[in-house]
Amino acid sequence: MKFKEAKEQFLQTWGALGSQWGINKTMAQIHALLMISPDSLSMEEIMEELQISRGNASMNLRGLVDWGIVYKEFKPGERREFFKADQDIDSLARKIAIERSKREIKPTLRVLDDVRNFEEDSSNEAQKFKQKTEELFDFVSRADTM
Amino acid sequence: MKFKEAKEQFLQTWGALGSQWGINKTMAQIHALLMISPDSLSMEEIMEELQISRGNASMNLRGLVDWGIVYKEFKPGERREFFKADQDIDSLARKIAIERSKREIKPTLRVLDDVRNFEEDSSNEAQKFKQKTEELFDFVSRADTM
DNA sequence: AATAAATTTCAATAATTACTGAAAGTTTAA
DNA sequence: TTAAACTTTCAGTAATTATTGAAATTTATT
Repeated sequence: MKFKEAKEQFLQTWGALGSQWGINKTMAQIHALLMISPDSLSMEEIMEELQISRGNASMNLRGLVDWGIVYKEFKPGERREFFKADQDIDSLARKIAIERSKREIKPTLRVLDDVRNFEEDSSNEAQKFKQKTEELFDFVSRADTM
Repeated sequence: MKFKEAKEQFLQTWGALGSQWGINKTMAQIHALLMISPDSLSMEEIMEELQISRGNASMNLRGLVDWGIVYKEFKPGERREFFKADQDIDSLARKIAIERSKREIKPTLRVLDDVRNFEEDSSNEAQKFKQKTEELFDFVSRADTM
């Protein structure tokens, strides 16, 4: 396999994996592209490489910067912005975990905590509900702190 | 909060969480419903409770059975099938992890292993690509065995 | 302050994904 | 073997999510 081909397949696969994990394809691909690029890239270069529109590139780059896993870089004498990805994969994973926790797990925990304290009700169904939501709360808490 | 209300919100929230993790909303809701039900439920009951069509119920139940986290149950003297969810949350988590590994991580690893062995090429870009895909391969492998 | 370069926004549209409902298929029982 | 009870399938449709592209905005330069 030639380099260009390998790179193509890598970007493709990484994008698909992203979709399955709730990250949109383009965002995953941009991130992948930045990871394997020796130099930071301009928006123009990213658009060109992934064949996407300016608006798409702009929005997804913003998303990545919000996640804190891609940085803007300013080059002296250059007007436009360049982007580079966090290079350390472990730190990347840590950031993603923390951010997902903040955005998804924490709110879910709040709801679980909320619903498990519903007005007592002696029905079998309500008992079971209480038990399960409590188990889930504990499980999700544990998983979250990991 | 009343029980009915709490239950409603729980099903809603769990469904939303599912979407963010690549599981479709209905599938997550059916699973949640079965988890908190003291008795196994018929398709009819599930349709009624979640207000979904027969086809939708059928397909998503099949999905859950394929994932190995919901079982069909046959009751003596009953013609229709009943469904019940795996009750142990830790075992549930384990099964999901194993299944996702099989379906998503393993294929990705195969691709990563594939692309990192592209025909050597001395360019800076190719060198970096090789390095990163190797790091990723190692990282994903480690994450997978966890 | 006018122009140029780059970026962002967002309404319109495209692409993807999920859902419905009715027809076809299966199973059980009489 | 017929029929009733139930389940599955799948074409059509609806809902959601992603993408485009051009106008508006911002930022830098002369």
